[in-house]
Amino acid sequence: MSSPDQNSSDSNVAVTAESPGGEDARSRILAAAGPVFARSGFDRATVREICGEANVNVASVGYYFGDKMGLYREVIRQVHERKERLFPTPGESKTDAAELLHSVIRTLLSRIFAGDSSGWESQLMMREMMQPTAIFAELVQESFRPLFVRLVETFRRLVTVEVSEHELEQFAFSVVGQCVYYRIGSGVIQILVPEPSRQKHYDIDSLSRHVTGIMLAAAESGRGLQYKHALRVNPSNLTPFNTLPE
Amino acid sequence: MSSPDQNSSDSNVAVTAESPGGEDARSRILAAAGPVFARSGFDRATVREICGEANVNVASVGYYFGDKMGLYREVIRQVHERKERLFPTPGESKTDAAELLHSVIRTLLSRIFAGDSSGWESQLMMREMMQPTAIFAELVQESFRPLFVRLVETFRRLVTVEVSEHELEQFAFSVVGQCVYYRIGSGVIQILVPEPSRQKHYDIDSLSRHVTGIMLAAAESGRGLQYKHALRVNPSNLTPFNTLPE
DNA sequence: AAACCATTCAAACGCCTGTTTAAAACAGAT
DNA sequence: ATCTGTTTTAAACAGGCGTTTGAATGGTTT
Repeated sequence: MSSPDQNSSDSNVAVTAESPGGEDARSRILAAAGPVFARSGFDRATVREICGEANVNVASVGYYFGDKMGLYREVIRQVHERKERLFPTPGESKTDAAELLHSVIRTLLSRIFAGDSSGWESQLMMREMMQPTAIFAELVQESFRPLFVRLVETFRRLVTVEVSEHELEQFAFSVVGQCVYYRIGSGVIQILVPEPSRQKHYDIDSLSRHVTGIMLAAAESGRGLQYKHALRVNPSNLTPFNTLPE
Repeated sequence: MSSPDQNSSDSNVAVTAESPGGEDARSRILAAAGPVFARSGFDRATVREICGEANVNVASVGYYFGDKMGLYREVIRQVHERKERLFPTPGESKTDAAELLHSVIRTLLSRIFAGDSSGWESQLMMREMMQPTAIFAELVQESFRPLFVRLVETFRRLVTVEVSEHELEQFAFSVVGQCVYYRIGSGVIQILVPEPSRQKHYDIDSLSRHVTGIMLAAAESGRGLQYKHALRVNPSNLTPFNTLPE
């Protein structure tokens, strides 16, 4: 018995009709694993539940992916691939910078919210963000950075007064933060704003226009960095977060 | 043997000097549990690790808190209490609405970043946000709502043109989102912006001025909601998030 | 038919978990 | 010293976990 253990799109394996659920065992495991990992997190998820949902024996995950972590890596890889294909990072071809900004924000929100109605795909990404596993750094470089630099470039074109690089980056983070929060904080929002209003005003279209409007106003006014005021600051608490908790 | 099981600030128990670490066993467990829960999450955290760090027997958590979840509830309760005491929600006494906004944002960022240098307290809150346990709803009502309504009220005073209620709420979420992201996404930021710049520009003071500036510009310009443009929208993806993943 | 190989399967292994138990240690009052 | 109630302890319990094993299956090739 030899384990394939690596992904191979086309091999010599005959694709015969499988018992229940169609597809081969490997694909069924992969499909079942995503939602489970997203719902329960890597630790709380059990290979028994995944295999049960995929109608395969528990030993199959060891056979096809080496171990539980191998399966997890493959799930993350596949999600990133699908997101990039469905919502590619907008090129800088657009002449109107404002329109480009809107397009980027819309792409970001789409990546965050689109997919299976349960939203397991971005739920998974958010988890990676908060509790980085070994593949986190790689994920950031390949998935987050391109959209981030596109945001920075867009703000460079938008801003009227002269600003330094770190200010442009903070503008970009302000965009990302707002968008991400509508997923992360969806539980909070559900409690804080009642149903009818939430149903009406919290779709991708409304939100992207809202965020775009805010950032355009900030960029054009040259504010966002110049707010200084006579303020009684809370002493201490000037510590930057140069160290990650873990 | 009767278990106390509930918190009682002053009881008949004599406070004698304890073996190692000072304080009584209950306090030592509580102190050790916070960082462990924050670092590992409720599930991954083990009572054996907590008790080991607190130098108490594993049975003690059952004795003092009923079970692991009882200990967790008490930890959360204590964190919320401490935050509210150290950084109380600003009253609306301030005459200048802009200054009030800055004050609220500063409070929010302080609550998020202050505390133990490891930042375990807000790490715990972020976890609760993403993976709500039974005490989540209670936490939102008592801890998040007051600051949220203060934000909405502030924007109501700030905004120049007439806006509807849901737009004010979205302004508030934009603030919260930006602030929260600097904690949630700190791992991403560490990778995307190199050390010297991060050390200089990502402290509470800089960030609060940055966020305040953006939101002031947006509120005063009346933008944030009026950005409409000839745009090729990505069809579909108009689904609001009326259902939480779990 | 026989040999080969990839795949599936039920069962077991070893480990770690939260929780419970009953006895021991302790402190203070009688 | 004795009793009383609280706290601490080591050990065990029952269950779930990821992973491994070795045999059974089934199709393909020799």
